[in-house]
Amino acid sequence: MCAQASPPKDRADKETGLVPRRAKASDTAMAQHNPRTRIQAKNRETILDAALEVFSLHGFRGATLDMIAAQAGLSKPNLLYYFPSKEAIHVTLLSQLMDTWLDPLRDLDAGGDPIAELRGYVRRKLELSRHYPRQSRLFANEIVQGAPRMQAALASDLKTLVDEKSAVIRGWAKAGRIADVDPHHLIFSIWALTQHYADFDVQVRAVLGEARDPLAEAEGFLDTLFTRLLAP
Amino acid sequence: MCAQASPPKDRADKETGLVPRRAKASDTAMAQHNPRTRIQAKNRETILDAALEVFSLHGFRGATLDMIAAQAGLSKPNLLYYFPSKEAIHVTLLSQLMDTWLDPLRDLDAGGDPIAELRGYVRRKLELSRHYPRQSRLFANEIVQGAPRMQAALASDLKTLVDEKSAVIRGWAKAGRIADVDPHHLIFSIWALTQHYADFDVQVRAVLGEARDPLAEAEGFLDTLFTRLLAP
DNA sequence: TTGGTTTTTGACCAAATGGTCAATCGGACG
DNA sequence: CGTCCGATTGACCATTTGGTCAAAAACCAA
Repeated sequence: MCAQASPPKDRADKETGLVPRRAKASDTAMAQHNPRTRIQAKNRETILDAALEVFSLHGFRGATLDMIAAQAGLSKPNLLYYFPSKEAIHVTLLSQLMDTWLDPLRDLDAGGDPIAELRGYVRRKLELSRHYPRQSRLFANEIVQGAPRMQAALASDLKTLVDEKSAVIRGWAKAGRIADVDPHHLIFSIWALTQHYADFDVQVRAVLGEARDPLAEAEGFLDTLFTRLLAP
Repeated sequence: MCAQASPPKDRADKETGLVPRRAKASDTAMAQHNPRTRIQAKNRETILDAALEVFSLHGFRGATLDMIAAQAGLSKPNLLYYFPSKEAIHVTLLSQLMDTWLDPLRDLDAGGDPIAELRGYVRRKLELSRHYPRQSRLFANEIVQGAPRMQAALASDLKTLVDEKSAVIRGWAKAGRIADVDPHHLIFSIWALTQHYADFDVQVRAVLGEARDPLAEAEGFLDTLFTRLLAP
């Protein structure tokens, strides 16, 4: 089962690597990542924003080029003038995502106060859920469906960073500066709890009802949770 | 924007209610929920299992009737003999889901020991993630994309149950038997943390590496987390 | 066996969809 | 003003896909 996922049958050149692509000299004018003209920069951004809206709402298969074109206020052929395919747009979004999304974890400072550092990480991560819910949902869509276009990035870049920061956290625990919890699962719990408020927004709002502000309440709740969990 | 989401334009009869449908006398033989013959029961179950596999892996739009048919070992027209449409299969799965998924919460006993009850709830919820990851992902897919076919159920059935159990938890907190945390967000945190191990399985495994057993480790970690959070 | 009912399927259809292309438009520069 | 190159698009195409239907096959009771 799980046979043909995508129509293009024999293109071995599709960029799925999620690694910063080296600009091939053979690239046509627009496919560059560093747009030449001002209008290119503007339209590429317009398209990516529209695509983010549509992909995050409908998933990769659920999104159509027509939807994205309409959202962007451009014609469908014009989209394909700026990006070689639907998949290329998706991949571009995903690679941008990883960077933004992991920045807060990169900021975790081994030299800082452990509890403060981790509470700060939670707060910054929740900030991302508040301000960039579409990115969070795009990512969630991708992962829930088995990360067909991100697996490599997960197992390399992400794992490397997480392992590195886990070592820091383990050091803090060993030194008795925070409670002795598994660092990896601590990080998972931060991801799960913060992203839940973006990804499951409709459920959270449905359950809480109209009058409440989920994200504002979450900040206090999560601060309490991690403070208690991490107290030595 | 966000124009046409689904092709069928003018069918006002599509069942989206997620409520146990009353058997209309006008139903043709197979559309019943209580299958007549043994072969009907078997094939309906085969189809639903295949559909669960495919929907959970690709989302509603990403799944095709051909994939489901292949997975089920039946022909596509034969699928549509047992279910009136792709959407009907999906809705059937979603409504089955809600029941299974909420059972552990229903079991939360106001008369039991608060800490034990909540730890038990966490454990049972994690068990579901372990044994029914496909259902969890099906649900996640639906919610992440705005719950187009479940919103009603969320705002009625789910909210009612959660509000009821929140009152129980609030009572425990008021009585000083557990720490004073917001009951709704406590429940959200249990959902987020347990379902994370099913929905984001590929990410968790990519980060942890081959040798570790995420679910087994999660049990201990979550038990610690909630024990510390809830200690009065 | 026979006759009726339930199941199964090959062939087909209309709509949707990703993508192409030749032709046109537009503006910047000489 | 004219030219040239980047930007835009209407028309079009092949494939996929949800769904239909009439006919065949399998089943079953009498």
